[in-house]
Amino acid sequence: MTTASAYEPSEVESRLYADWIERGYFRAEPTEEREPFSIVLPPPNVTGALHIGHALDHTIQDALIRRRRMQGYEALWLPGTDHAGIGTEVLVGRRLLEEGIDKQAIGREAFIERVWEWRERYGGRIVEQMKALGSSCDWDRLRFTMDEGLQHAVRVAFVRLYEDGLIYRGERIINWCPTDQTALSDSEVEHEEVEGELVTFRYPMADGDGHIEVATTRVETMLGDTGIAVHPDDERYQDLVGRSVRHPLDGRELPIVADETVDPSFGTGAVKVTPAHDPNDFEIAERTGLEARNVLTSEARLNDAVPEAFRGLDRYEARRAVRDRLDELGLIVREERPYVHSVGHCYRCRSEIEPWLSGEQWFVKVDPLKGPAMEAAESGGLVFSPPRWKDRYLEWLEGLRDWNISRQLWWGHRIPVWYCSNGHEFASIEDPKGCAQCGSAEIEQDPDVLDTWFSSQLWPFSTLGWPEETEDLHYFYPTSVLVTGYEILYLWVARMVMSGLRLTGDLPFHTVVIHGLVRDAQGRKMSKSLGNVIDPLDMIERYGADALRFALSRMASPEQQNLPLAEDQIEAGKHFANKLWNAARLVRTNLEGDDLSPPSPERLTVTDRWLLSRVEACHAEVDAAMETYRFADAAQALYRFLWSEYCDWGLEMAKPRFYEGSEEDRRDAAAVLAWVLERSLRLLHPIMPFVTEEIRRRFVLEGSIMIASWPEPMPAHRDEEAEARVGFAMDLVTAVRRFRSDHRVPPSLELRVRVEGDAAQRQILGTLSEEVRRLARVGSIVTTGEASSPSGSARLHVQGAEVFIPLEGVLDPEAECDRLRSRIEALGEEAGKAERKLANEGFVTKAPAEVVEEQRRRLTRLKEEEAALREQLDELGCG
RNA sequence: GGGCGCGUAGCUCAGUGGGAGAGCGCUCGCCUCACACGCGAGAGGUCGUAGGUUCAAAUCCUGCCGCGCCCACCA
Repeated sequence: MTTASAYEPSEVESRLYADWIERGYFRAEPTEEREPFSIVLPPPNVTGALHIGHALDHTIQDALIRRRRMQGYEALWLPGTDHAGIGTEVLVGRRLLEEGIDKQAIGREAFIERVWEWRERYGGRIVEQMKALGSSCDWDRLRFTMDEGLQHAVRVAFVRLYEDGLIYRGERIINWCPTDQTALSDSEVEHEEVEGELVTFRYPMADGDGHIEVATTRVETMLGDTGIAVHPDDERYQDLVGRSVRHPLDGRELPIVADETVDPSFGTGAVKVTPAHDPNDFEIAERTGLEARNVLTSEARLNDAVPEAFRGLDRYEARRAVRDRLDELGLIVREERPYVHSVGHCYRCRSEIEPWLSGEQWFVKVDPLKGPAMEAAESGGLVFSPPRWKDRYLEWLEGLRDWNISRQLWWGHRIPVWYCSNGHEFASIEDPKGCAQCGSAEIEQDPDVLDTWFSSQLWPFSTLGWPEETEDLHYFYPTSVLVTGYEILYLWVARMVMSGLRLTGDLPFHTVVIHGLVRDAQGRKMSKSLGNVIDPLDMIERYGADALRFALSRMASPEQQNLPLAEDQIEAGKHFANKLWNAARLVRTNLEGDDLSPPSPERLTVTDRWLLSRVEACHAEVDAAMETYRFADAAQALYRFLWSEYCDWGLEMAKPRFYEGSEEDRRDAAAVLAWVLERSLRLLHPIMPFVTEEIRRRFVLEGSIMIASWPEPMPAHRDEEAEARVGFAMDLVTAVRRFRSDHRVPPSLELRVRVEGDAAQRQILGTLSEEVRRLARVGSIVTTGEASSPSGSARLHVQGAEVFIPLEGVLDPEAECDRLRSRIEALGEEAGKAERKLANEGFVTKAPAEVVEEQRRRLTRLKEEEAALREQLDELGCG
């Protein structure tokens, strides 16, 4: 069998993926025969494109799914996409505008139709990209948050919560995005430090007797002030409470009220109260009876409630204008600029959020929901990896306030509430024909749609058929693991727990695996403006999906919040795949037939037993790492074993048997190597599915590696004796290589080596003489138990054995003397450290006996070696 | 303002009380019959800083400096 020496992933990957699909290996169905293991994919935006964050997220999920599938679970990875309300609506709106179409002009229905068209065109793209990565999703179950079944689930969930009194309508201050023209929940607002200003100005008393000073970062909102608040115990203002000030720009009288929440130590201790534009002020107003005066339009421009001079100004223009007017009136006391403070921004478009009184909004009452969700984590029913996220989750739930779920958008699940002409309000799962209370046919549905996260929170069960009691739901729910980045822990994960517990009575998943965010090599966020975006598809094209998956896995350690990815790491993944490919070619050409069973125990050589023992050690590491989601450790263990042990030593030590041994030796050697390689491939398959499959098929094995079983541990293969014996030979080889490299001895010049060692050492060198000669490039190797000091030789120490290399014809003895002298110096330093330790009375009396003993042995060893080298220095005549 | 995490080799990180590690990068030598997407060898660190606990500290404790993140209605 001849094959190219370089592995070319592109052809292999598409061919194998198509084959897997055709064979139906990704499909999962409820069955009595196997235990379920299920993961729902966090649905990416339907119109989005796969980015590197998805690639990490999906690699982790696929690795978990593939391993469980091999372990005999009925493994379901359920894929889907999200309609992403605001994001999609804004995107499509912008595209239409480019075509000269105004969203408002074409109206709601036509617009929604356009969005569906958009989805038809681009909705499949991200799915195709996921396939390129090798994701083993059950594509027959692909769902969309706006498909029919999920629309139904959303309505059932809404109506149930509504009827239980957990959803209500109220006029409260909400987070308004003036750009996207919609309300947002608290979680969709991101606070950022901004350089603003703090302006302190005077409100004159209404009766003309004195004034009161207040400070604000948003001086334009003073047009909406309806009062001044001070702390009730603040002595400075005792006699002012109950009196009023005069608004300098519109002449209104504003009462001075007392409220506990005012901090007397901040600023002047007096606060201007703007109930319509500040959540805190809104609450003060509710307690003290101040009116709310809305002065902003939905675009955040001043409205008609303000004096004519200011009408129509946007908030930033208004800030200047109001400030200048106050200045003209001589009312400004002090200005601090820049004044750094925190301002909320829209998580979609980054605009500054306007706390705004926008009329009636829908809310979910969270108090009855958060208790059980907290309890689940506290009792250990819901587990986080890494565990520290549990505290973050609990803290967040603790402080959670009612969730605003109405959005002033068109694209999304429309709120299933109707109002009739007689003033009745009712919720309904099906579209009603008339009012549920009076039968009136004049009904109108609430115009708003639901927050996207309202449907996402149902995802783990709505995708399995809920509210129907389906077989899928019964079998696969609760799901096993949820994998996601920390950025949506609150936005999504916590809400799934709350709604899952409330609506299904069960946790939506048992374990939450939180991974970090992929950054560039410098640890910066990847962004188009920085030009540091690594496009996964580009990487897959250039290096292969396996290479990308390997690079991502190798940095996916649970504790890491930032995962810096550089392109050369992906390149390293490609090299790894190529290395495996070539190792397999070597083994394959020496393998007789397709028999992968290793030779009977009595035919195993010591190197065979060494290799069997090493793969077992690697296996244990991989299992331990995968069970605890330490993918980096699993990938690292496999990389190290396969490259640094299997290839560098295992294959190299097999070469004498391949090229110089008997036919039987050759076959035996290849059989063990093939057996170990095949076993390793199965361990690596969850991380690098394609190359492992392709190589395994080259061994002409029946069936796909995808459905091969996960290796069972074989503790009997652990063999400390073989590891120790081969370890000595390896150390000897390394010592000779180092000698050669230190002295620039050309590879073509063969060395002669004489080893004085104990019986076991002589024995293993006898057994592995061909291997050692080949690896160390040594012409002859003599072993003896007798101590001697051959003249004109270099002297190396390997595990207590003395190794002599005659220098004649190899190099000038003076060069070797230099090497000896520097080595002696290093030994002396180390010995000195050990001596000082042992001379320390505290150490000898207080440290554990074995630690002291270890130190003594070490010192003896160092002294012996040093003495031997000094002897050698004399012997070479340069002492 | 509150909380969390991190400062170890040029870079990214592992190591959590007793001899400083890995990968990549770098240097040197090799086209050695699987692989130059390779083989072999090597250099490089006062483990952020100042104290403390201990016979012993990269490792435990405290302060400080620097970086990152999360939460928060202080005008």
